[in-house]
This record gives sequence, structure tokens and C-alpha cells, in this order.
Amino acid sequence: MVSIKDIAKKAGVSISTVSYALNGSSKVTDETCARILAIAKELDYTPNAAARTLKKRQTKIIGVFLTDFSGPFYGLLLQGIKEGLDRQGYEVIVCSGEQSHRFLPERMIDGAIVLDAAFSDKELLQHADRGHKIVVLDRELVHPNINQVLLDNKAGATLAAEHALDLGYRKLYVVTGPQASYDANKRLQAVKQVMDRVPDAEYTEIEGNFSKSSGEKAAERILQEYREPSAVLCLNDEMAIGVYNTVMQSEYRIGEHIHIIGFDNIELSAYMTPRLATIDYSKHKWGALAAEQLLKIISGEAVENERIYVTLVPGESIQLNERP
Amino acid sequence: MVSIKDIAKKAGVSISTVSYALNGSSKVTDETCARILAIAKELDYTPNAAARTLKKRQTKIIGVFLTDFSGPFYGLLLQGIKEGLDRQGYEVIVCSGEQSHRFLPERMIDGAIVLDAAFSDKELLQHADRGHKIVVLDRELVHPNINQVLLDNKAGATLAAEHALDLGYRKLYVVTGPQASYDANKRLQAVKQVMDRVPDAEYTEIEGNFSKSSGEKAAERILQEYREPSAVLCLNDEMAIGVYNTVMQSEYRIGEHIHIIGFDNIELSAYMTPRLATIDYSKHKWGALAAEQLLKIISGEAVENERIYVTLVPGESIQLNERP
DNA sequence: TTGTACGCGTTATCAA
DNA sequence: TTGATAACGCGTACAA
Repeated sequence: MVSIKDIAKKAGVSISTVSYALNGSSKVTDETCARILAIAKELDYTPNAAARTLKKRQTKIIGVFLTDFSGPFYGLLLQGIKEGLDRQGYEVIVCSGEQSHRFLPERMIDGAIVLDAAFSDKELLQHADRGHKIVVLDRELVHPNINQVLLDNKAGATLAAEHALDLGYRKLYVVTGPQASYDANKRLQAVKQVMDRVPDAEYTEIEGNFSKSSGEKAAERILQEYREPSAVLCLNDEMAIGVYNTVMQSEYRIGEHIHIIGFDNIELSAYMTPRLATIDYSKHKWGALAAEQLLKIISGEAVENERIYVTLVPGESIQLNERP
Repeated sequence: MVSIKDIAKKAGVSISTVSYALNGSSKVTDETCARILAIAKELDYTPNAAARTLKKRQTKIIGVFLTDFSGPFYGLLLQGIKEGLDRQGYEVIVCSGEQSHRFLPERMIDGAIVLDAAFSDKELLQHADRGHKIVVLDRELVHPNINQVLLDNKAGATLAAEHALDLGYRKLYVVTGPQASYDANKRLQAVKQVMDRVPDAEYTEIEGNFSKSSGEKAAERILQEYREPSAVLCLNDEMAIGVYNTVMQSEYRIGEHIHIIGFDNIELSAYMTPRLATIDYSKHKWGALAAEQLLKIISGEAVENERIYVTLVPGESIQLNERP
């Protein structure tokens, strides 16, 4: 590998001169600078990131930590993050799995954006204590080095539940999410709150884990118990799609016997016929805001926690209860 | 930050002893080793990746370069890559955009898996010339440091075209992909070859770019020209879905007037009603094989280029031509 | 076990 | 003002 030492030798100057020239410092004559750059190009020089990092103590890389690589809305979220960071010369890398957590303490990255329930609060706080900067998208953590950008789950779940009530349903099913999921818990809590306010409303919780197959399972039970048109609130769209699938294969029809509403408005949901009613929010904005907040805490600015607003997307998957 | 120097001081030993102890070398007494580890834990020591990399000249990180973060089959592909690399102690990072290309020459990563037409052949060959190890999934490049793991596009497109012919269609539309896409070109070429072999078959090319919207545009033209049931070969599923959308909103019906077959078998295609006929292949295996090949070339083993096999997934989106 | 050279770029200090 | 010397960051591995 060719290093600045090689360039210095060939140019007959010291390595520091080479370093200054490469970094466009004004400490070197334009002439010398040009000559050095020419030699660098000729020798096909590329800097060594490890050496630079060792001295500068920053990498200009931000790590995004996801539970897995296949989430249906990660694309837009990451796009938002990337756009937010690009402008400041930061690079994004996407990581998954516990092994990759080492990037933070080992200083391979200047900061982290976390959307992964498998990353424990305790570990995050430890990292933050050591001075690492983190933005979390899936929990509440109070620490000067941590900022939160959270979905307004409460508003979303409230919209969904009230939509079902408005349409005349009084017996609802709620297909829940994983125990460990912050979003799932917040959503469930909000649904409970709405239901508690309406005296004649009842709801049945069915355990789910945000996966399509857990939605399918939930649907089996719902179909077995079927007596009258009922509404199913799925705490995310993937489970809603699972419910969809199973109902589709039964004698019952969606939007007539079984009424469904989801959460997240993933791309797929727009393709369901009848269209899946769901809760929408801008994944792109979520990412962009996370990036912005992270850059701010890295640069030492004080920041407020942020919230992403949500809206109801109506769909034919849930329609007026004709015999309420 | 606490470094091995701090540990050495506290333990009253030299830094080299600390290094050996931390790396589990047999050159240190078990007792000393234990003491050092205890102190390391107490001081909350974490190694510095930059320093280690500088010396060892490897990072144990593999970079995957994608055009963007939102491809509909990236999830499974990345899962396959990750599983292939995990076992060998390698970490995966996912990168997108030209800026991130620097990771390779700057030695932030030990190797790259590339599925991004925006990464030019020239640049890849340059990196390979400098000794960097690369597996490409979307082009043919001959270089000792580069290996290919390619889809069998020819077989896939041939299957699709023959399926349409078998069902009695003699006038086909082909919605093409981006000029720069290797896969798109191979697929188109294979379709041409099949059509050329059948004397009474004709086909019309409609330019597409693998995006849903280009499929929608293609469909507009197809609908305008509609005279009799016709088959549309889309060189990927996203465009097929675009065609689907537009046809759905017209007076024509899919699988009756307009018959569609796609390529890739993305998750979404299973949800279309009628089901989209398409060409399937294992994205997971594709990734796993890419990982395996990369590890082999990194370790200096000779490797053969690999190919991923494909199968036809029938669907009601293309049915027997009843008046051939 | 330990001293120390090394990997490579950055930057403060000092000399011309 | 221009450029050279040298310390530094941190872990590794060889020689002693």
C-alpha cells in the first residue's frame, strides 16, 4: 500500500508537507501542493481510514441498528436518514445483530440510530455514559447523550380504535405485538384507554408478535368464534395482512364479516383489495428527523425529543356495521 | 478513553502483557491473565477498532453495496449474506451511494459484495487491482480478486417467454429494464432468442426502468392498443405490479384481457389477486453463496463463478389464450 | 514477561 | 511564510 511516506520520498519533502498538501492547508505553496497532488494521483494513493481515525477520533460514519434487514418500511426510513446525513458529510451504514453493537464502543462510528428492541436499554445507557451519541426510535431513555424520535403511537392507536367505534363496532379484537416492543405497548395502551371510556364497548386481546404468521393464527381464532360482523385492530400492518390472508381463504369476507384496520401503512397495504385501512406516518421524515437530531447532539447542541405525527388512512377493509 | 496503557499501569505490568492477556495468549500466566481481565472489566475497557485495524490490516467487516435501501428483495438477500458471514466472525454493513465507495480503498472493509449498477466496472476493477476482494451480483468481470454470483437470467426469461407461448400467445409485449442493468439486458436477450425461434411470434418492446411507475406507463400504451387478449412479459415484478395497477383501473381484466408475467417473485406478487405469475429464485441462497465466495477469495482460495437457478411460478395473471 | 518498533496520518512546535 | 521534526493515537508482535 502506498502511504504519504512514499509520496514524501518521491516528492522530496517531509510527510507533514504531504499531509498538509493533501488536506488543502494554506501552509504549503500552491506549486508544491500541486506537485504533491500529482504524485499522489500517479502513485494511486488512498488514505488509510484507520490511521486517520486513530488521530482524529472520528469516522464521519453513522450506524443504523435494525432488528433485521427486511422490515417493510426500512427503505424509506433509511432514505430519510441518509439524506439527513449526506449534507454534513456523514456516511450511513446499516447494521443488524448483536455482534455489530461493538461498532459503537470501538468507535467505528460517530453515533447510532437505534430501532431494535434487541438492543437493551441498559447497554444503550452504558454506551451513552461513555460518551457515545445515540438517537432511539423505539423507547424512552433520558440521558444527555440520547435523544428520542418517537412515533405518536397513542394518537395512531386512538384514531384506529375510534374509527372502529365510529363505524358502529362495540366488540373488537386487538391483535397485539411483541412484549418487548415499545410501539406495540404504547399502541395497546391507547386502545385500552379508548375502550375504557366507552361503557358498552368490549375488546378481546389476541397475542401477536408483529409477524404475518401471528396474524394468521389470530384470524383462525377469530373465524372460529364468528357470530356477527366484528372489527379487528391489528397493531401493525404485517399482522393485518396475515389476518387478511386467512379470512380470504375462508367463507367470510373482509369488509363485510371481518373488518380490519392495521398500523404503519406499509406499501403492501395499498395493494390489498379491499384496501387495508391503517395508520400512516412519514417514514422518510422519521429518518430525516432522527438524522438531524443525532447531528445536533454530536455537535453538542441541546435538543428536544421529537414526535412523528400520524393520520388515519381509511380503507374498504373496515366498513360501517350495518347491524350495530 | 481507557486504553491498554491504563490497564498496564494499574496492573503493574507492561502493555504487551496486557495485550497478550486480552487476546487469550498462552504467553501469560493464568493468574496474571485473570487479574488483567478483572482490571479491564473494572475500568470498562473497550479496544479501539482503529488501532487494531491499523496494525492487523483487516477489519473483519464486509460491505454490501446496494443501489438504494428499499429494494423489495434486499431483506432476504442480506439475511443470506449475514448468515454466510457470521460463522466466520465477519460483520456485515450495508452501504448505499457513491460516497460510501471509499470504504473499500480506505480499507474500512475486508471485502465487498456489489449489487449496484451505479458502481462502475472500471472502479471495481481498479479496486480489485489494488488487491481488494469483491463479489459482484450484477455483472461479469474477470479478475483474480473478483468473483461473480449471477442469476440465471437466461433460463428465467426463457421460461417466462415459453410459458406465454405455451399458453397460446403469439403477440407479446416485453417491458424492459434500465439500459445499465445487467440482469435486464440478459433477460431481454433471452426473450429475443426465444421469440426468434418461433416463426409466427412477434413481440413489442416497451421501455421500462424496473420501477412501478414505468410499468404503469407501459400499461397505458398497451391498453390503448388493445385489440385482443395479449401477454405482457415484465422483466421484473415491480413493473408487473405497475401494469397490474393500471389495468385494474381500466375496463380490462387481468388474466382475461391482459395477461402478465413478471420476474423476481417479490413478496408483494404473492398478494396480487389474481396471483402474479413470475420467475422465482432463492434470494437467501444468492446472498449466502455470495458470502461464501467472498470468504473464499479473501482466504486466497480459488473459486469458480456461481449461478443461481430459477423456476417458473405460475399464476392466474396469465391464462390460456382462448382464441389463439 | 517486557521493551520497543511498527502501522499511518495529523498537528503542534520549531527552524529556516 | 514555508516546511521539517517529532509526538501522538492504540494495539500488535517480535526480540530480548
